[in-house]
Amino acid sequence: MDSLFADVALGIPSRGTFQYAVPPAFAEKIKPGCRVWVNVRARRLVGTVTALSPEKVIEDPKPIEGLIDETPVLDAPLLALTRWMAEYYFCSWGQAIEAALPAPFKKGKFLMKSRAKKIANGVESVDPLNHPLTADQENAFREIMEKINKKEAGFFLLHGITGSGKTEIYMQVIGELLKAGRGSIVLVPEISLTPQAVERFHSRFGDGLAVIHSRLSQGHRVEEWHRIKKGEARVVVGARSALFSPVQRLGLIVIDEEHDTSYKQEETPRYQARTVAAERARLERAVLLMGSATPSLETYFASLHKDTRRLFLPERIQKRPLPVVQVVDMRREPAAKGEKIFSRALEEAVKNSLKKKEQVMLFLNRRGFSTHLHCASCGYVMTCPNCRVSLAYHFDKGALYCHACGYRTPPIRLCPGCQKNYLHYFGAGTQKVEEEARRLFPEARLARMDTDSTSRKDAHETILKKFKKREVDLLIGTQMIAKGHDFPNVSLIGVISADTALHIPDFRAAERTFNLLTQVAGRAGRGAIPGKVIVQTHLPSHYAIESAKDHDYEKFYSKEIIFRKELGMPPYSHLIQIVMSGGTEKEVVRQILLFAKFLKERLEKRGVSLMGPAPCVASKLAGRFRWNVYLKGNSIEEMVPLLRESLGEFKRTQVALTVNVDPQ
DNA sequence: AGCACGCCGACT
DNA sequence: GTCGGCGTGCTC
Repeated sequence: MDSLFADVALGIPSRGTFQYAVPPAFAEKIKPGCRVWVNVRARRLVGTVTALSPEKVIEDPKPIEGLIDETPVLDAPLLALTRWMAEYYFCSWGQAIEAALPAPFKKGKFLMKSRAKKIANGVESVDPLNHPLTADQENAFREIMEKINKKEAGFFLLHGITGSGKTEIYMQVIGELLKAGRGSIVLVPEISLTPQAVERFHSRFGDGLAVIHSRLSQGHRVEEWHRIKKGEARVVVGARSALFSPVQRLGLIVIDEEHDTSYKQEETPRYQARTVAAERARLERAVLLMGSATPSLETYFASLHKDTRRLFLPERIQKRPLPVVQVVDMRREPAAKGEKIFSRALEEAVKNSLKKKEQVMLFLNRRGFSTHLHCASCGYVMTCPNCRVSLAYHFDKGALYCHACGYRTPPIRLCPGCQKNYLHYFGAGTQKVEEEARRLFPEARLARMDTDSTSRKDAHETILKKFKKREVDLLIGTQMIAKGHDFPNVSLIGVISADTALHIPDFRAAERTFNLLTQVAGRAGRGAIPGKVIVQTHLPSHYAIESAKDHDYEKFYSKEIIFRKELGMPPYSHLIQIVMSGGTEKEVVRQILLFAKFLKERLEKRGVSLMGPAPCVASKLAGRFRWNVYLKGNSIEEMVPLLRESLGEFKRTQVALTVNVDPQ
């Protein structure tokens, strides 16, 4: 009998596949995409067959110990997609595969039996009601369908403010695809995957819908996976990882709120669902439809200069008015002993709402790394002369650092902007805001929600339910209270300080601030009561704040893109962040300096520039010191092979190294 | 990742 | 003497 060998991808960081011998007993059934048991050193691991060949490439391959699946768990496009991910995101193929399958699959559970496929052709929308579209919706719908009917890959940005009817377009396109026996995937940010949101899809698609959310047990996850694989469910709604659902005859991938940061996975493989979805769409000739009121700079840029088509929904359904945003200049508030938390305008407005028995939400950013120096008189903040990023003060070193390029400077005391005040730290935590609110509004029933105080998800749900039932008048929290829920009795939303978001030490700080304010404003005026938003800031004329106030995305984009261009930052470039961490800072610094020098010599002549080294934003985490260096280049595909080569030659000891492609 | 191998300090 | 500490390297 002819011998057969299998390339097997393993979920270990080591690159490349491993060749094993296929025992004759498995030769008939084994296929690429099937999982197998193999021995690796002294352990037994689950691997995935990526290819079969009659040729032996190593001396003495070990045999495959067991065949787990008789039918592949990954079809050809998903195998190709995970291989692409491994290349792009600098991980092993096996790690990419593990990210694409439900967790129990990597423990060798759940045998895929080859059962007679039930072709579920008759799956159609269960909701026979007519959902008329506005003229703008109709145009967008028609353009998307045109692309879908051509059966080629297509990329769309559906740009429309909250309440402009994006979801209805998604659903009608999905409905059309169902009629043709084709499937769809809808990605939403985890936090927006609320029962109401799911119900909207369920009432439309019934049992043809699979929902994948984080609260789902592993068993249910696998069950949903099988329903999708068998074609019983052709519409999938879920968070980031639902992107890898084994939908057959995939026609559409929707990424709702495409600018949302939760689409980037922060563990290996550190993929961005938007980027991977585009690749899947290419591989399966599907349409990628990204929806947002505040598109990421990358996506909007692509719609202006690349292959993404922008479809615009300029107005709200039923012409509901946009909430009025009032910006309060905190520099004009009378001086307080400590930090001034409530401006006179906000205090007044809260009292007014409470008097009318209407509800109030107060937002504040987590204090986090708010270690910038700030002037309370004129709003001046110390920023990096090279990167425009806020400098962060490191207490232990007595110096300010730029986390991007490593620029270091001693702190200045007297404000260079107004010469009359002193620079100090700013950033009130939720607790302090709560205390002050209790003092100012003693009658109000008040609840606070933040990650520290309410770590359990149930606690969050309970608070939100109480708020919805109007058992709470005033809700204080971070942006986690902003998404997904409708609170029709809320008449006032206060943003305690837009500045904390504006001064996070990150080049996307302005973009984050604009998104946050726009999203928060979108919460107001959802019911019959006209909504009002009050934003407190020391920099009222900053373009991120002005544009959010005017609900003007184009204005924001046109300003922000100039800075990105000047500094050569995304979308004009791609970044790769390299983090080194270790138990002693001296050693980490010594080695990252060596590595940066090594990289510089080899990469700069090949069009890749370096930023740093610099301490990471989280410069000490779990007892380990962390420093990072950034590579900046035209494309990831060009940079990755160069980095791989350099990493292979650079010998490091006592420090761990991680690579983050397209960091967020 | 995780496990074996290897090369330096305090123990019966 | 050698038990075991972690640091380094490799896995078909």
